Order: sequence, then structure tokens, then C-alpha cells
Amino acid sequence: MMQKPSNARGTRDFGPKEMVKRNYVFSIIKKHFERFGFQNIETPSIENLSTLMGKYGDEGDQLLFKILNSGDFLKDVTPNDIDLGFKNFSQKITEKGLRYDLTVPFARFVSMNRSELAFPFKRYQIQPVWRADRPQKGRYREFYQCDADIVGSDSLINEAELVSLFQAIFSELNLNVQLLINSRKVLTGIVDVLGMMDKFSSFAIALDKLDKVGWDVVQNELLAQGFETDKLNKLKVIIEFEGTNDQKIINLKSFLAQSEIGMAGLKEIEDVLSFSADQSNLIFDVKLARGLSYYTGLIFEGKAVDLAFGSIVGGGRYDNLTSSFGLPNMSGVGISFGIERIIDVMDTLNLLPSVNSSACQVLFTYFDLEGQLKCIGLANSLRSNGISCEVYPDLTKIKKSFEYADKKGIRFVAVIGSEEIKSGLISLKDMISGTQEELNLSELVQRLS
RNA sequence: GCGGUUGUAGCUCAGUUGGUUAGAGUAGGCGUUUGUGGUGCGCUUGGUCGUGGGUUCGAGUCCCAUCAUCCGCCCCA
Repeated sequence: MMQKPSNARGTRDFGPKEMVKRNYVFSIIKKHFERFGFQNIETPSIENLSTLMGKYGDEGDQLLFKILNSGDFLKDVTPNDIDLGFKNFSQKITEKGLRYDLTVPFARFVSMNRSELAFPFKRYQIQPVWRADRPQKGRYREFYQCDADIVGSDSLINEAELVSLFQAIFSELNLNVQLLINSRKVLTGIVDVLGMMDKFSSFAIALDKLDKVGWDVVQNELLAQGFETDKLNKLKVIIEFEGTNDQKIINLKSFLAQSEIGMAGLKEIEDVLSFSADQSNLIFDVKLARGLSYYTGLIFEGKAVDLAFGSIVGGGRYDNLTSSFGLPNMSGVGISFGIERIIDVMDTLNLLPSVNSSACQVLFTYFDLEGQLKCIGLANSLRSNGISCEVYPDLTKIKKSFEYADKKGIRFVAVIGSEEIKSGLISLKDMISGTQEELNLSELVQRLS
């Protein structure tokens, strides 16, 4: 009869305790987004599959949650469709899906609203996305993304603004972070100098996992791709060089001297760094590649310093975000805060507020119906004075209401019994100190404001 | 998509080479002379042992399948 309830795979509930923590992080990020001039938009959870498919590669398509057509979804299906396999079959029975990220819906939005938007358009978007991935630590099937993008401007000031935004947010969150910066152009320049321009993506993929697998594995992989040993040795020196950002740039300048694009990338990095007053947590890292292939210019990735947890922020410049929706030459730069991981990291480091901040200030309790009536009136008076309070709903032993206040973390309990009604005063108990005082209404308001 | 781990009370877990009515702590409920919570004490409600098969006189325990979980890989946030 009754089945044991459970969450759908890879999804979680957020109780009051979790929501206090989540809202804290969300509100700070949101505040800074707006402070930097980003405007909020939302797009539907459901998109046409034609919008979504083909934007994330074969593997991404595989991870899309598809929605079965309503009604008789089999009406156009023939036995032949089934024989042709599930890919062909699924096209006939599903035409909508849940959004996989916020970037593609944003590109659709920009393309559709191009005539109404003020360019450069700065938008932020904080919404859940869904992926039919296999759940793991820090990986869920439903999670929030938190994106800020500027489209329609090539200026490097945008990159610099995103760096400032990053610093402002984590400074307020009080989380110790680093921002790794590189440019796709520098990487392209390196491949150029190595004379392997056609192998750029395999190079980027190999380099990206250097921290994880070590140089030898990366080198072997590149050798197998046809890279030359002596050139790789030169590359190794560049990559393993430890020093200040300026020293790294000087170093690379000599390596990239013959590559126009490489030098352009270095200049970008120099410029963006020069915009930042505080460079203490900015690190130019040639090893940074980032998986997403649509980045074309500067790229960055944020990490927590006090805890190894993978990247918690990612972003970069991309050209042609909207070209697949019929709007070419729309360059943009964006940053995405991995809010689920930020919350996980901060929770482990105990940097998040506790549950009490969601409890109200006062609980009213009483002994009889007369007191109950009085409490409702008093509670509304307090509320109109901006004080949050609730009235214990059940007429039971008063002990119950004190236990309730204690468990919920309500600081004050106001007791209204026959004595209080006679005297016109309110007994207010402070649950932390255990002390109790008699106050009239205006004293009560003053006490709690 | 691949490899491994673990599923016993709401939660955290015991359960001895298969053997009677499956336990503890904690949480919940009630009480502790009733106008006062947190710590104490007493009593007490919770489990077809993830699900479905199989082996056996007998299965929480062994075997198979399945679902879920967590951890690696791929990929990603």
C-alpha cells in the first residue's frame, strides 16, 4: 500500500536549514551582479529540442532530459521507426526538453530579442538546469547555475569587470579564492609555434588534465599526436615555470615571438591584469585550457584556496554565441558561478549562517481562549511594527510551546495568561538568558526593534 | 556509458560459521505534583532486514537478478 518515499535520482530537497544557507549565497551573488549593472532575466525550464540539440556535442545530447509528447505520442510512430533504433524513435515521440545550461537559452533569447535589447547587453540569470548525468559527489541531476554575461562588446574592460565582480563576491562571502587566467589565443600561439595548428583541440584537452595526471602522461599523449620531442621539451620549461605574472609574461613573449595570435593573447592578459588594483589572487596560468570549445579569447577559472574541490567559477570570451540562431558576429564574455559547489565548500569550511536566521523573533503562547484572542491582536500589532512573530496554534500545556520555540530557535516567548490580561502587561521570556520581564505593548515593541 | 562500494527503526549503526518472538544509541510520544524550554530520570510508539526470485527443514546472514546509494573514470558545474 504505502511505498517508501524517495527523491528522484540525483535530486535533493532543501529544508529550512539548507535554504537559509543557500539564500545567503544567492543573495550576495545577486546583489553584486546588480551592482555591476547586470540585469536579471529568466527563460523557461522547457525548450524545444531543436534549440538544445547539437549545441553540446554528442555527449551533451545524450545527457538532455527529454519530455515525452503529450497525448497519443505513438500516433506517428511506425514499426519501421522502432527498427531504426532509439535515436530515430525518440525524435518521433519527444520534441521538448529541460534546459541543460543557461548559455544556450540566453543565446536564443538574445537572437530573438535583438531589436529590443540595449547593446552591450549585460544579463544575469540564476536558474536550475537539468542533466541526465550519473550523480556523484558535487554532481547532481538538478542544480543551479549562476551566470553573468556581456554580449555585443569586444572591449577588454568587460573581462576586467568580471574579474572585479569575482573579487567583490568572494570578498563578501569571505571565501579565500584564486582566479586562474589564460587566453585561448596564447594556447593557439603555442600550438602555432609548435607547428601543430590542426591539433589544437587535442592539445587543449591534454593540457587541461596536466594537474591531474602529470607531465609524462600529457607528453606521451602529445607525442602520439605527432608533436615533436624537442619542441615539447621547450614547452615543458615554459609550463613548469614558477614566478610572478609579469615574469611569466616575459618568458612567454620570447617563446611566442613569432606567433601573432600568441602575442595578441599575451597583450590581452597584460591589459586585463593592469586593470586590476588587487592582483594578489589573480594568477596567469598557461596550463588553463577549459573544456568548452566555444571559448575564443580570455578564459578564467576560480578555485577555493582552503579546500581542493575542483573549480567553483568558470568563464571566458566567446565569439559567435548566437550564430546558430541566425545572429552572427555577436561576441560576448561571461562568468558562471558554480553555486552548488560554492555552497558545499563554504558549508564544509563552516562559513554559512545557521538556521536561527529564518526563525521569527517572538512566539506568543497562552492558557485559554481569552488569552489566545489577546495574542492574535498583540501579534498583529508587533507585525505592523515590523517585528516577526507567530502565535502558537494549539491550546495545550504551555510547556509544548516553549519546546517549540526552543527547537525552532525563536529567541523570545511572550506569555499571556489571566495575570497578564488583568495587568495589561506581557511576560516576555528571553530563551537564551532565561530571564523574564513584564512589559507593556510599546515597551515590547521597543525591546524587540 | 564503464568499474567498484553499501542498502537492517525517522537518523547513525550492531546482528558471531545460516537456527526460536531482529537489537542499541539518537530522534519522536507520554510522564517526572500541572504558568515555562534546553542537561537528568522513568515508560513508550516505530522495522514483511531495498525489491523480486533461488538454495535450505530453516535466510537479515548464502546465490542470482533488479533498484537505489556513495566512490573512481568519461564528461562536467
